Amino acid sequence: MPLPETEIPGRLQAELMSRGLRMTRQRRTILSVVETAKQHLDASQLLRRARRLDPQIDRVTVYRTLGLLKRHGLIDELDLMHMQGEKHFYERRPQRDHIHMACLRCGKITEFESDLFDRLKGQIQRDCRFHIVVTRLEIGGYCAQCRSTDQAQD
Amino acid sequence: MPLPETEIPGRLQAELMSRGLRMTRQRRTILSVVETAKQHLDASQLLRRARRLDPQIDRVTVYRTLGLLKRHGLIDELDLMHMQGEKHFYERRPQRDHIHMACLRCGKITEFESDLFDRLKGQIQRDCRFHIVVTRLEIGGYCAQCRSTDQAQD
DNA sequence: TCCTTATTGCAACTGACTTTCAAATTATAG
DNA sequence: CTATAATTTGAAAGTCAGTTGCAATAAGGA
Repeated sequence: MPLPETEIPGRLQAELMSRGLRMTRQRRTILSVVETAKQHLDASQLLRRARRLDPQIDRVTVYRTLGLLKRHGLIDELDLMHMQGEKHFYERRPQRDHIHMACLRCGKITEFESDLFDRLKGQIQRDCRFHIVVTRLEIGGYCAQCRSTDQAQD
Repeated sequence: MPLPETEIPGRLQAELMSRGLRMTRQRRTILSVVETAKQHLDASQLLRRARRLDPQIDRVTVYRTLGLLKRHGLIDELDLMHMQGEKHFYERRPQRDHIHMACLRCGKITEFESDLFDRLKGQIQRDCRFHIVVTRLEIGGYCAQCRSTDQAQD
């Protein structure tokens, strides 16, 4: 009879376990934060949320877990045009790549999928004989809302 | 009768002067390094080269000049997939945007222009009503050469 | 040339991330 | 249910890239 689990194992956890990695209490906590995040979080935000679930977690463990997920291609690292310092943001790798648009005025991040983007990647793989592992398309500019409420923009 | 100039004023210098910025010896030196660079240079490489022309230049001045050029849209800042730490690389803004491909094995950076990329940007401006100021498309993967000489790749 | 303002250089600082290493924990073998 | 071997963790110190404060200096117009 199965014991009640403190955490419902998510896809990230299942992925890591299937690759033979040890599942510690800290890892489970950090993975659950990454899984349930509704926006792009940076390392310190992830740490704060993980600590709400397990106050003992250290930030090195967060960095190490993020590195692990990155190496296994399970999360993507974003710069979001470095609008708030040099920190990085993370999101679970989606099935289909998308573009991140960052509004230089209000800071809003918009995601956009496009067939043209998929075709562009195909062209690169073919024409350059380049095997794509990870892509990052970030665009800085002014969103529709800021364009209509502000005159002074580039 | 014009005095002999130590530096032939380049396009970056002309641009900054036309915008009413003061042209100092240090700026002229840094601009000339940026203008004549044949590869993507980071701040410390730029400093080293600038110091060969003027040993007194401080690294803060390099950072401030890069910030100035960035704000004026005269150079683009690249991450090149953060393959060598978190530093940034710089290049003069080209007339036509291009893609940077970074080989995760040999580190080679390849540039690629594409009509599909131009069309993708047009689509974003139209469909998202987003006014594009700067784009950064970086791709990590394996170049043609590394694909044929190495079996162990992602 | 003088004068105002922008720019520089130094030193100290910051923030994000990494390394080191002993102690704790995990998965596995018995 | 141990014992064991290997992985993972946390705490502290360190690194690296870039920034800030401020007094001294230099640019460019009057």
